[in-house]
Amino acid sequence: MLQTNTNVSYQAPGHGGLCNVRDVLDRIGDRWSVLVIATLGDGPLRYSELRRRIGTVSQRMLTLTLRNLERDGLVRRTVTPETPPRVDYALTEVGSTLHERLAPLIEWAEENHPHIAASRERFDSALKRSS
Amino acid sequence: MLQTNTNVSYQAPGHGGLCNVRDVLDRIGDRWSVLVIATLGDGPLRYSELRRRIGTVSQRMLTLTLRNLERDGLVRRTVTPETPPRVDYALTEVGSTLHERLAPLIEWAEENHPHIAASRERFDSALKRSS
DNA sequence: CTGAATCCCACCCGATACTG
DNA sequence: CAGTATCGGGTGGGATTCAG
Repeated sequence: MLQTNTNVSYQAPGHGGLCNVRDVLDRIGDRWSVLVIATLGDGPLRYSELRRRIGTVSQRMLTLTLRNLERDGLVRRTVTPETPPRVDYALTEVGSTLHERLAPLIEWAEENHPHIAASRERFDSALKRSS
Repeated sequence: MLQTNTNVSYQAPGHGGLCNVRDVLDRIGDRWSVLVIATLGDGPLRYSELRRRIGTVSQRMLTLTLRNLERDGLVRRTVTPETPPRVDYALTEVGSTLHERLAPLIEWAEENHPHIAASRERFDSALKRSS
């Protein structure tokens, strides 16, 4: 087992590691944060372009997600006073380190999606037979 | 930029990569899946021990989370007919590859929690001043 | 010990309309 | 273009109860 020492602090009863992990995971565990960070991984983007790339996100949720990421110091918001207004978003240094950890996960998701879909089908049809 | 090629398929309009990524992230993006996978990373555990380690999870949610992970082929459920009954949970091979991608993320969460908490405080008190 | 079933509410998030 | 404000449905998930 290679991973034995990755989560030493989990057993700490009631305090420490696990709660903090939950704090952070709750933030990026919502519907859009991971996709925003992944999309900004290619470089800064303005609001409209970011929205276009993600495609299915609503105006409200994109704004909300960006605010929270900015609040946590993961994304930097830069306003350029023009008409029409221009706002660019970029990962901070800390945000970039998160993106580095996220990239393998996203890659994994793409690679293993077929396997997971197949497994779901097997499971569901096995359930059907036993009902 | 090192990560330029990690999300090549994102721009694919309406089909392909991004949707699949969302499929998978929706599964592990819930409140408990990541913590369950991380906890099982140390090795197989029976239901009660798993629950004790996570600590704050309700019976219902732990069972539900495990069912979904089993459905997706990430966790294997082994029943040993005894009295009282004994059920062990372990990562599958695929589940282990996910855990490998997850471990750096969790480590990141632990390391950066202080920074994030501080950033939140700064942001909130800056808001207060401007209100 | 492991788990299924039911109740129920907070909140997430989408749709829509309005503003500088 | 880049937001903010408001409303409302859907649902995630906790508490509780029952069962094998």
